[in-house]
Amino acid sequence: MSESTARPRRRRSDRDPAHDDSPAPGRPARRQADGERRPQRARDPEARRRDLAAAALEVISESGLARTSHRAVAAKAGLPLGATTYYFPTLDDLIAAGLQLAAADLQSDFEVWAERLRTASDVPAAVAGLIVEYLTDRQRAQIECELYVAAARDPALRPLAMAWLTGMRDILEPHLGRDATRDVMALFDGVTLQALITGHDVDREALTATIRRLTTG
Amino acid sequence: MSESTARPRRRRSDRDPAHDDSPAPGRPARRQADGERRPQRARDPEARRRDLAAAALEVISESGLARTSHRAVAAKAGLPLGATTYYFPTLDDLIAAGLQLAAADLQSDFEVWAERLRTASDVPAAVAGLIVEYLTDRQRAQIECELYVAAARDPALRPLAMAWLTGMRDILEPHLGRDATRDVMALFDGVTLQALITGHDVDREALTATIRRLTTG
DNA sequence: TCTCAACTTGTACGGTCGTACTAGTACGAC
DNA sequence: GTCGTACTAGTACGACCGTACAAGTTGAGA
Repeated sequence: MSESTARPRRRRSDRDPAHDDSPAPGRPARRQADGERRPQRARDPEARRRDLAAAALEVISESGLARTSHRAVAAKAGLPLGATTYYFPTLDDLIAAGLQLAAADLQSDFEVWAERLRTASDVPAAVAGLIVEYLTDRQRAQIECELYVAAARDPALRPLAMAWLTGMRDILEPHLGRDATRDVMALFDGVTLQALITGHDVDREALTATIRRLTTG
Repeated sequence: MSESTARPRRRRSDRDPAHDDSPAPGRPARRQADGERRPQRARDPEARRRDLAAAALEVISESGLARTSHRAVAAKAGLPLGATTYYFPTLDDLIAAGLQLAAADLQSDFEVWAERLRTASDVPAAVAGLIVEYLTDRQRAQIECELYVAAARDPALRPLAMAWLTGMRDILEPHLGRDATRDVMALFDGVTLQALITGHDVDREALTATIRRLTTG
């Protein structure tokens, strides 16, 4: 991820071999005036990594990609600022971790969807149902859209956005065929976008009818 | 516009009656060390307002809403920073001005589109043609999408986004009817989004066929 | 028990930001 | 002319940012 969305951003210095253990000379970091240092938590690198990624995702969904910062994520996770840069050398890494988490969520959704379609007697109605359900979680839909738009500007985000798209395609194509899948996916994205802007719910029956039109060549 | 996209933002102080002419006490602004003050341009408030809005739009389309700042706009317009805040009290105002300009552009496009559809023998083909043409200017499409997503988060941007949508609807509805218009618009937005992500061009024939399916109930 | 690297925490630097403000200038009203 | 003010230009403040780093702590291995 070279520059995820839109933020002044400096690159980590070049020498950086992973985490640069060498003490290296520099100005001294003064101790707190006389305040107490918070007692140190038990070590648990895996959990911290997970917590930070989860907090990043929360911040992204609440405030948007562009407002996501180390400090916001650290605060959300209840961890010190330094923890974010220790585990995720750059902000882009942190954001990517959050988005990966979202992608994983979606992936598990996809499995449910695939199963639902396999057993559906009326495929267009089933697809419409999935879309309507998907749209009940606006914040998730918002993240997806934001990722899309950001990906259009930042090539580094494109693989992630494409994963979204191809995952969807792989589910629909066996049931709808290539062309209808393309059309239904575009419809899906458009409906999502409009639902986000207008705040209206989608009409399940109308959507079913539309999808049926697209799928019966 | 309360918080257009995603940026830490303070509000202009409350007293502010438009532009606050009272000199008001405060620290002195020191003169330049000994550098020369740039010769002052001729007065032309209208032109400056226009230039700033145009520069804002340029910055938005090049860098995205989130990276748009007073300084970037001022630099793009070749004007001092102070000019931006003189004419647009807050950054949100400046961004809004840029987007209004884009909206005006779109409006004039809409008129052309309406005319094209009035004289079209094959409406679905004509609509597909308009969409394909619209997508040749990726940067414009990008702005539209960015506005959409930002509007989903920021209510203040919603009217502008809605203007986009209703303008489109007013053009299509006389030819397609209410339901097909809804569907074609969703398809339009979805196709736009996907074109931006994938970078692929849309297939005009396929799009025509799809729209035809949506419009022949 | 001691060692030491991995980990935790707090702070610092240099930057950009929005916005407030001072100071200088052009130009219409008189 | 001269005056007043709308406009132009430049700078300052305080905030937040990404990132670098030092110092404290833990716990596994010798």
